[in-house]
Amino acid sequence: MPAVRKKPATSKRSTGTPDRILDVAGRLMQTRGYNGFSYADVAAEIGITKASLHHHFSTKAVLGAAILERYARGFRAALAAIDAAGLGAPLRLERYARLHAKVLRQDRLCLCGILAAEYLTLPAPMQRTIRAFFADNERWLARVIGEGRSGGSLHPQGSDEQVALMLLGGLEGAMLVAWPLKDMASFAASARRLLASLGGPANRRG
Amino acid sequence: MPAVRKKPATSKRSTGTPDRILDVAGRLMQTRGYNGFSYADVAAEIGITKASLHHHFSTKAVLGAAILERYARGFRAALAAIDAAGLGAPLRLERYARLHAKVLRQDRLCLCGILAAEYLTLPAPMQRTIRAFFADNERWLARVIGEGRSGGSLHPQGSDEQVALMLLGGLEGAMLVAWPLKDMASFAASARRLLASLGGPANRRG
DNA sequence: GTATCCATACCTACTAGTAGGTAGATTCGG
DNA sequence: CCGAATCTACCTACTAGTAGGTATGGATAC
Repeated sequence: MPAVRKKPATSKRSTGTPDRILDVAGRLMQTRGYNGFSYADVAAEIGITKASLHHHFSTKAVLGAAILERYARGFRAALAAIDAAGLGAPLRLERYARLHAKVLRQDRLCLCGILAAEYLTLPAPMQRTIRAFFADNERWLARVIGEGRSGGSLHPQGSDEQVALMLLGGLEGAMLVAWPLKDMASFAASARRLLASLGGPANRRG
Repeated sequence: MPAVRKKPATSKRSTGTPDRILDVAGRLMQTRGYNGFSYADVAAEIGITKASLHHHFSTKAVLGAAILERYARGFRAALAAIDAAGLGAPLRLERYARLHAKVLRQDRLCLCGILAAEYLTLPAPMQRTIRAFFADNERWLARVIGEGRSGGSLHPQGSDEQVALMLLGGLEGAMLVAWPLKDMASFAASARRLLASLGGPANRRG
């Protein structure tokens, strides 16, 4: 049961612990996957014991779900922020691609991408969140593509949904292929090619 | 006398064991990842003990490397077969995409795709093989794209290497996104969109 | 004010189970 | 007989998770 955090001043070392756990374990999940880190890893890095970790997150499944939901929430917020900026469709898609680029630049993979690879081994709640993340992204992309198409700023082939799927998969895959070599340039090039294939105004060559 | 490998003359039940191990463990690696299966899993499914497994593949790293190398070898052979068919660039790329579709239709992920997600946790030899697999695919794709471009059957934007990278990442990512829902149709649609973006003869937009 | 009470956060020390891996005996085909 | 293939029986290290205790910092009762 979540207490109403009203501890502003004194003990700063204890109040921040759940967030520190989410940060550290989240980074490990984005670099090594759910099956690639242990409670012992997290505890050692933070400087508490495994038992204390269990005090804040009763099981690994609970911790994993918390990290994943926080990530998905942050991504949805980023999409809302893009929408709120009042840009045209091509620029919104470019910002979308930049969201992924930012993750890779931090030496991380998209959390939902790396977890999709481990999908069959994950607890059911995490599986559901991953599917919802992809579905949300597809919907958002399809909407932006549709707006660009009807507004004349994009001229893609295929349905909005098909193009959205290609874009989502294309960016996730570009991260995955760039990951072993930490090759930011290859990701950026792929992202640019994908966006250019939508027939936006800045990319009509010849 | 070829001391390298003895021939499967008669007793098929014992000589077949290493291959059965590679088949079973390979399927597990393509569905659950390297960290998602154990020697116990493989032994139980085959019906031998863990100790017998170690007799054939001394360590899990050795087994993993053997599976990965066999997979990469098979993929290279498939690329050679595509080349040997004497097709034009667009049809060769379509066959390439179908290689990936076939894997997904077997309810598996591209081995190198799933392992790329686990990259940081893998033994160094496997890491090297994964990088080589991607590099091989990029080279092959870039060559085919270059041939299509100079032959006039493809009109892609961007350099051959950039387009190759987009295609490779796009297909790997399309598999990854389709994986949780086992959604063959979404993979097929993404693959078609990706190929269409190369400006092949059947896809020239006005 | 101070004594009690309670919740939070942390600890030490443990459990059962599983991971990969090994030693040595046995089985069995050629 | 030889040797590959397999077994039983084990090991050590590590996994997630638990039991039970300690220190601290408010609240509240007297």
